[in-house]
Amino acid sequence: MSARGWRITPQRRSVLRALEGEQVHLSAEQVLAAARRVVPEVSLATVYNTLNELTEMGEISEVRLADGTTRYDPKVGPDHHHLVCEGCGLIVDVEPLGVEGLALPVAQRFGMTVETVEVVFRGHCSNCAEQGGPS
Amino acid sequence: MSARGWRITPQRRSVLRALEGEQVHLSAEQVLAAARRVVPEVSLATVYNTLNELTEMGEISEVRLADGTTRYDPKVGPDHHHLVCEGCGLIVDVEPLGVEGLALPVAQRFGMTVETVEVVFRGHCSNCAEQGGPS
DNA sequence: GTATATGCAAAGCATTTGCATTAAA
DNA sequence: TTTAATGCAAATGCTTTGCATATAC
Repeated sequence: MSARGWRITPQRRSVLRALEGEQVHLSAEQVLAAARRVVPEVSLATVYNTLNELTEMGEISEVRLADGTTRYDPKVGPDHHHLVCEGCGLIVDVEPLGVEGLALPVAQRFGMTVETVEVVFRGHCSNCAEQGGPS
Repeated sequence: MSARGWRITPQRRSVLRALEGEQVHLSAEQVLAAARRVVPEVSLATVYNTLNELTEMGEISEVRLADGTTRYDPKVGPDHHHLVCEGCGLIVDVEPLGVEGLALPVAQRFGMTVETVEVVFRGHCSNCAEQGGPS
């Protein structure tokens, strides 16, 4: 990350800090809010730019929600898994059991290579479960 | 689907036909193109409206891609799984082995309910694997 | 000192919506 | 005939970009 040519600026540091150690994954707006608590003059454009750069550098990963928005995940390993609230879009990292047992038979691969596996559990958080219920 | 109050129009029929039996999942533009082969005057707005209605009716489901666009899947069961090409966004339905063995320990649920499980395999189709390679 | 990052505002896209018109039932 | 669906074009919301200024190295 501290590769030659990548300047470390207060803005970028604040974006990095906003993600660091987050179990819950943030939206760009949430990252902006968190970053501004430390560096008030950060702009949304810089947040997006930085987030994209970090993604390309492999430091974080993007998760698209059903509503078309994006969450940013301070990920590490290549295969990691999520629990998503259908109500509010909350995302948390989880480690399910039985992932090693997953396999995709060659006959099901349509000539494609398979590089990663991801498991997504969907449900509702305690907040969203109470209200709406099964809409 | 032929529920009272839902009018069957040529436009809607053409959208339905565009999805039917597709192993590969289409984008809204692709659905529009396919629908227009049958009913040339279909509009993009109607395609989107119909696609959303079908989704609400549970006839199809939406899949969001990493580039923020959506694909429409003439799905059936609640838990179904995908193989996605990172290069071109191609999506196909698959039936992996070992899905029944997946479990999310209560300690990992953060108080959330778990309603569905989805497995996503990512890789590259033969087309995208040749060129670019590991970019 | 120089190349790169920033912030702003404008531009881009995919998707949605308002409304007058058309058509299914 | 009546109510709902259509198409158009304008609006929306998230994300990206162009450019002049500021700044890390």
